[in-house]
Amino acid sequence: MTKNEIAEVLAEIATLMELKGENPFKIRAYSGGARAIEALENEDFEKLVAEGKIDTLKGIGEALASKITELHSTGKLAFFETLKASVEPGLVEMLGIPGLGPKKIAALRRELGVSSVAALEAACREGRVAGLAGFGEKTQEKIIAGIRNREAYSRRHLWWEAEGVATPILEGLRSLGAVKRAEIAGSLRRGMETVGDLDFIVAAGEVAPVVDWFVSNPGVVEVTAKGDTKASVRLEGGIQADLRIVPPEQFAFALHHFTGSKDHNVQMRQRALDRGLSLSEWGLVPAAGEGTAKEKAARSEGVAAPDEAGVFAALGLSFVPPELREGLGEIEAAEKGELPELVELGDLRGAFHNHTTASDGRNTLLEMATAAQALGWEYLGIADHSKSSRQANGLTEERLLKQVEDIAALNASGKLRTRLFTGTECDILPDGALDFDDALLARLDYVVVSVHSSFAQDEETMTRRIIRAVENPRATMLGHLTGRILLEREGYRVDASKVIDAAIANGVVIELNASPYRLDMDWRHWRRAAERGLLCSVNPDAHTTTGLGAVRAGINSARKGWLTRASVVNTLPLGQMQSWLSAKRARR
DNA sequence: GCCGTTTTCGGCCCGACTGTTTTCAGTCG
Repeated sequence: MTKNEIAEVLAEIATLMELKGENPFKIRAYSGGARAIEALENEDFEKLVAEGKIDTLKGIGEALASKITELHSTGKLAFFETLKASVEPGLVEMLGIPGLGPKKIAALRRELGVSSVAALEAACREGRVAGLAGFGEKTQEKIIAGIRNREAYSRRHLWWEAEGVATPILEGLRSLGAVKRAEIAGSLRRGMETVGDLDFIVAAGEVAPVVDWFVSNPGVVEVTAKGDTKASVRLEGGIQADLRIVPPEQFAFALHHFTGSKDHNVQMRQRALDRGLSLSEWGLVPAAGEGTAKEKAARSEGVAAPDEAGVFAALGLSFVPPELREGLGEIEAAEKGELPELVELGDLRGAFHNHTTASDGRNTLLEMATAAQALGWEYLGIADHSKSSRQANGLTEERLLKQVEDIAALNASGKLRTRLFTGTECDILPDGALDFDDALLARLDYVVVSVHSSFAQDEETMTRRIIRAVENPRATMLGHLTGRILLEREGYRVDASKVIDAAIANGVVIELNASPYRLDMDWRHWRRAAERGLLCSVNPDAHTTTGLGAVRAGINSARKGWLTRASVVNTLPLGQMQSWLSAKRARR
């Protein structure tokens, strides 16, 4: 069994144990173990297991180590099979209904014999749920609504779309007289590729007018909570938005807390406790003494922090950018002052992998070039599809040669300050050969190689296929490593770590496809890959002029992958970029 | 089940909101 499959089993064990009412800390140990191995690179995991050292990993002890080893070598785990057989699958499904947790589900099973979502819905409609101890009319109604809305509401949302919804709300909040500061927190602020809900943090003197504005916003379809410090609403499209209001002196703590991630917060709190302090959204206060953190903060017993940098500083840390707050070593790095200087949007000098009307783009060569110039880019690479991608109107040899001439003419015309590079997004054929011959590819400034067909190949075949393309001397960079479409389709099966090795060995760049629907190669691979010498190109895969702006999403992922300017080739100024491309061409 | 420059036992992050209660359990993030 692979690393990720094993992690899924551990996570499922945690869920099943939750439903059985096991010790919560034991449950946490399993889900923590799942996260611990998920965060490992494949080959590191394999190495640790092979050497019998998986228990040296923080969060993995004797018991988990033996279970992981058993799963890895046999693909089975008796403990898991027994556990799974003892819990009805319908109960697991019921966990997805808002307001239902393990205790309530256990009561429903025990008192009403309900063991599926369908049976639960029927019991609600017959009014049997409202009569149970600890349940009531409202709970019953909430369960019915939850079942009805499960599909639409459980869905995550693309970062890009969530940000589009959040920005006007944030601006609206900031325009209110009572609001002193307002920020968006949560996974959106961390730049995650998908976002579950929106978290707004507001510092305000007066609460009521802010809450009232928030819940009566035009996009609100349902108010799910409304209290003295928070409100929750459902917006059109199913996205949930939470508003938290805090006094100005607690703003930095609340912003940090609700930015997360959960893992990051747990580690920060532990670090605070090690120093005799307690960290929460209310402040950083002495762990000992009378009263709650809120009361201590109100008595000004805690540390004052005007901004998040102050929160980190109080714990002996340099400021950790939100994108890095995933509990993946950022706190240790911040302690040693070894956080990377992350690449920024403004560092980009241009981009490769862009389409025009020649293949499946919506804008012409000149329109794309003009748009790049408006962005202040020094260069723009054109990479239309190759002939095998008929569905995308891929270019034949003749049409590509014509485009090369057009680009040369446009560069020579003096109309543009932005330099155009000639390229192609050349299909990697099912056997790993490229879609154009050597002589043609040699005439281009660069070549992006991508998979667009035979997605169903098994992992070994696909990996061999992509590596063969990467080893082709004509390849400059590899397009979208897995071909995934976020929230729609899984990527094709490929061993990322082997492809990364091949790319490094052959001096081939891997793109970070910045399309908000792709963000591929995934940020989780980048840190280690870059440390080993892999270069990245943040490419918008633009099919329209506005599509060039997708690099903003790509930069989020690059930052989450700990990338610095030095690892991203398209931060090079034009002159150096030209030299770099020429040197690559000379070698191929 | 994990973990340990006070520890191999006794802890394990913290608080708000809702709905059901009449002081709090369960859920959520």
